[in-house]
Amino acid sequence: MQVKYPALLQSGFAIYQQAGKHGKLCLIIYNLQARLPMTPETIKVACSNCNLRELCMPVGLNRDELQKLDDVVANRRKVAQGEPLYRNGDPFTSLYAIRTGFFKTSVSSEDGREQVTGFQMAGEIIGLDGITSDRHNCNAVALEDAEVCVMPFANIEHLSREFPVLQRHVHKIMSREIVRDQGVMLLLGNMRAEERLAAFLLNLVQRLHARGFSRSEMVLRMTRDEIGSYLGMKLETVSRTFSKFSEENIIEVKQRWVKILQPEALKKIFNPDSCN
Amino acid sequence: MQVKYPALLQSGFAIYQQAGKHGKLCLIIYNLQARLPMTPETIKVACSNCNLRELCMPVGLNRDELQKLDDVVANRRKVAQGEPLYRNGDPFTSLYAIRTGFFKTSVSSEDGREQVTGFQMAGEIIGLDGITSDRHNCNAVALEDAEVCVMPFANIEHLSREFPVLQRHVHKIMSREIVRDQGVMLLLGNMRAEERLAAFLLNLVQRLHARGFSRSEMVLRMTRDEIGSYLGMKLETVSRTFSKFSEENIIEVKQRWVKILQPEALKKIFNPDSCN
DNA sequence: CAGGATATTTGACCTGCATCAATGCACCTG
DNA sequence: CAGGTGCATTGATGCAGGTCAAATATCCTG
Repeated sequence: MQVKYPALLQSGFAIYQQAGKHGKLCLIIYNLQARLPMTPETIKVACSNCNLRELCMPVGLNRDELQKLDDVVANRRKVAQGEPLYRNGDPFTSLYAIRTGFFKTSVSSEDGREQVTGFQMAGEIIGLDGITSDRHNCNAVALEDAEVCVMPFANIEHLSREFPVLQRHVHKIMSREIVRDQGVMLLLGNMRAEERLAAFLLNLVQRLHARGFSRSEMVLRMTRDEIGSYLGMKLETVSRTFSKFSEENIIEVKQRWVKILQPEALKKIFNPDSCN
Repeated sequence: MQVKYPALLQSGFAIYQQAGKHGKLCLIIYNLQARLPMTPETIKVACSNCNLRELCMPVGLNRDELQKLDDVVANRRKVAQGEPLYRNGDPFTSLYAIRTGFFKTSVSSEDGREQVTGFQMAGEIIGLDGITSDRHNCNAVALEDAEVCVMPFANIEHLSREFPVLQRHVHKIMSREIVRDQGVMLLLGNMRAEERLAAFLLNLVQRLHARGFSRSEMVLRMTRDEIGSYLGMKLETVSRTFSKFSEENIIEVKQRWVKILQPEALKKIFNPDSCN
């Protein structure tokens, strides 16, 4: 068996050349991470060969477990920019793991005021809000063209009865969301505009960095209005606060593009005690 | 078999007189709800004969399931007023079902600002914040003498692998907390002081009413400061807003005692469209 | 590439709530 | 029951951020 395209190895895949039936040569794509050859099925939709796996799935699974885990994902779904993945009131059937793209989730009061409850990126799980009432309790809208893995919740519950490690993982994801939401409550209830925006920028760039992007530069996927809605302030205040940070040489801003020049200064604004 | 104390029936229990061993007469306490006679064990700590069961446990279980469910509760724990049930950073081992009393949960920023994230009463489950990191991520403090059922999370996970209905229930409870938190985010991000307080009072009295208390009167268990921390406003503003509602004859207030005179007016403040 | 729609920035002004301060009320304890 | 302590109320004043408005910048589409 001969390895073709050695340069591909660092991506986690290898392509072997092998004699197939009838003496023909054929290529086998081999997933190094999962230690599995890839069949048409695993190529179609498979966690076992997904490079985001560490972000949305439990770690430390063996081959068999990994292969079974592929069953939680029913299929993939593309969502165009501006389109909802689900809306408040939609029947709940599945959780979604974001493969590519960027989402916002929001709730709104009866009289139409919108509160953005979060921004989600690749590897994050959305849809947890729907479990209580079998209907979604918020809206999830793609801020750029996106693709998600559809994970029917019935599958998740079924498999997590079989795999304690998956069960624990699901619980952790939900608990993490609760803790995150309570952090936002702290932000909204106690912090001033500058502190909120500093926290927001630090959080965003940290999550992007964990996905292999720069730790200082980013292109925001959301409008000033959406940032403001998330942080409980008006879009003008968001813009002014950006400008203020910029004047102080803490960041550089040009519309949606933001570069953090002094991360320490941002941390100090967010938490004055952190630098002692 | 002869029913003694018929007046007791409406409480959900019956006491029968029966001939026991050696010809002696003995009394059997019978739980009508669970359709189980009560053994010394079930009297000690048992969900099957707990009148809060509908609040914290799944409904529609049969006898056997109910009896097994009793195993999730390891023991009970009393918490005196002002004492923490757990603190931020404590190792996470268990969820707690509140039997009696009243709690607040809070997170705080490094520089000491506190955000109350919720108030919890009988039948509600606390501790979910600890699952992500195996350490608690907030503080839970009793606002009055309280008693909780300690449910080791290992027991819960073990049993919910066996009982899909329990598994689903746990998921729903966590999802409900996520949805609740997002509602608070809406409150904090978009509402004005009067709207926040109106929403707070309506929510509180509704939950108390679901537990058999008045739908219009209540005694607040928390200080103005704690209400303010929860609602993202200063205690003076809380007090002023109470006074304003009182002047408008929407409520009657005397310190911690509150009577809602015009629930419709409160609903209208909270949501101006709700009365059309 | 014109022209319109949408997003962002900036300025001027205003208001809801915070802040500071004093007083009042309820409850506890010696 | 006097005096202390913690909590609640109320008043006076200030300011962070909201509101309104106008100018730019960017993007989309025919």
